[in-house]
Amino acid sequence: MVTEILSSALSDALSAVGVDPPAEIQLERPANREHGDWSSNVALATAKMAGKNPRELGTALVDYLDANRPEYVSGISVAGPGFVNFTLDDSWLHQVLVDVAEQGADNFARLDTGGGQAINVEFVSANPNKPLHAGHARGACYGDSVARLLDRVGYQVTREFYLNDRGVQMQLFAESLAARKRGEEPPEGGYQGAYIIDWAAEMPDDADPLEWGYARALASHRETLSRVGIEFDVWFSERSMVASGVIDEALAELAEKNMSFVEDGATWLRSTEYGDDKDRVLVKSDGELTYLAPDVAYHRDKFSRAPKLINIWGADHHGYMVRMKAAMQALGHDPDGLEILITQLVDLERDGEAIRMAGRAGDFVSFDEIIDMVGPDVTRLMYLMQSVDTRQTIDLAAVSKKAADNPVFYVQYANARIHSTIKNAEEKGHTRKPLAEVDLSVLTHDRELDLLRAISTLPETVDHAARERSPHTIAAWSRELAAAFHGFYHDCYVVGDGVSDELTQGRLWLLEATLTALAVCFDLLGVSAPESM
RNA sequence: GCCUCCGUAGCUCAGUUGGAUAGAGCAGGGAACUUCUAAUUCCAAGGUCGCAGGUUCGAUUCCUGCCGGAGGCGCCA
Repeated sequence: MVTEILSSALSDALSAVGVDPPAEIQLERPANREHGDWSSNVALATAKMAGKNPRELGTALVDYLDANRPEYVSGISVAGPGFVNFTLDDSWLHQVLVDVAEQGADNFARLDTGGGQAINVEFVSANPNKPLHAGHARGACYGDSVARLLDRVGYQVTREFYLNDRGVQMQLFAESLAARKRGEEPPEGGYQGAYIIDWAAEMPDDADPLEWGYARALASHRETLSRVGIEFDVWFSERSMVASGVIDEALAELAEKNMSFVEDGATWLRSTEYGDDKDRVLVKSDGELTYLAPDVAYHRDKFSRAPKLINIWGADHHGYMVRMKAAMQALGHDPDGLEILITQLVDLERDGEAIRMAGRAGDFVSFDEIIDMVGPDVTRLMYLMQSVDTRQTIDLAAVSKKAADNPVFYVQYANARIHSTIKNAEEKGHTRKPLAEVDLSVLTHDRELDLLRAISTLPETVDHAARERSPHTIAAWSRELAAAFHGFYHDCYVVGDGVSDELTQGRLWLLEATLTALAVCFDLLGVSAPESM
């Protein structure tokens, strides 16, 4: 990697001018291309400690590096307050193409920052008594892409869905189903949604409404998620913890560690010990568990299976972060081992008009309806285009239009164009030769170099996206790559008048590398790579 | 009152451990198809990065305080 060559050269240069090199030398890509291909701020960062003027230190480094040119470097200069700027020969980009071609989609931009550590990503975890709705969709698409990113950077990822399959809400669900089956209205506080009527009609007469309904809801969840390419490794049942006794174990452990106490007939978690503003009830005075007790037992169980847990919660649950972390600390776990990621709400609109998500009970837009409307790829991409830290507004009418103002098609269109170009080349007798027989130095057009430059940034982009848990970075990057490709496509014919065989070969390999980079993005985002549109 | 997130171009949003002249898409203005998909490309225009301090060689980025918006604060789940 060229960055390794440059940082090692800078390190040598620092030593040569009598400055201790820092442990890590920062290299960045200047925003302005006139500042070169790579830039380092080491002179600014170390000058103070070394008691030198940053600009003079930078100049000394440049003098040394000029006399000891690192590979690929064609120019070195000091700029501004003391930046050291490197200009590279185009051959470094040709080498990028070779690397990408050799690594392929499986290995290009695959990192090992995770080092094989097990990580558990729990998301969606919707109650198994209603179909998934639009509000679950953001967390579902986000969680799955975060899992894909973590997998790509070397973690051993488990995708997990927690099932709240016991308690009052399941009882009410069963009673609502049974009532609809008899042609009656659901009971007070029951489920009013139209789906209850549909499901009741499907339910056999002799079925146990709770068990049948539970299975029905679970099947619905699996099917919906599967439509957008989301599969879970573990479906963890809350009920199973009652049967196995782990809830009692967790409660006993808290009591033993004096992290719980009994007052007013209820059992309380001492969450204030770890920053909560009040203690929280685990067992109510009537002996029933609150939601918290099974949740604590559940996270305790997850920690026994993986050292690192990620939970993806909707914004309406952020208030529970503190108490859950408190409970894990009370049990002796590292609070940083549990990472809770919050997704902000999504507003749906149609032609600028708001679609109410929480009107009367059961009145909602289902996840399935969205997939029906815009298809699985657009569904995933529209949720992943934007940071989950911001409240998102999605206009279903605008997003379902297959028109120029829909950014979702832009990237897939690049993929389709590449395939059609390759097909056209083959029809005209140009098949790609082995890379070793192709002279990549013919790739000198600005569009070609820009495209390669874009491709070269994918590994660092994946690294950043994985660290920040931000798949939207990948979505944004894929758009930039597509833009670089469309520019190339516009100005550079792969086959045609005035294009030599050598140039056709080089460009065919450039297309291949672009496809590889796109494939990595599509995989991380969980969308398909269409060969024609 | 406390907690979380947000405030960047007319609109929707990016902005990588703090870095040089803050970027894209859309909308609006002007161009480009005898050859691989015009779902494209190119040019111009568009900014008090909510406000005020602080830290720093350097702040959209970090810290504090305000202002504005959204959501959450149960012996409900």
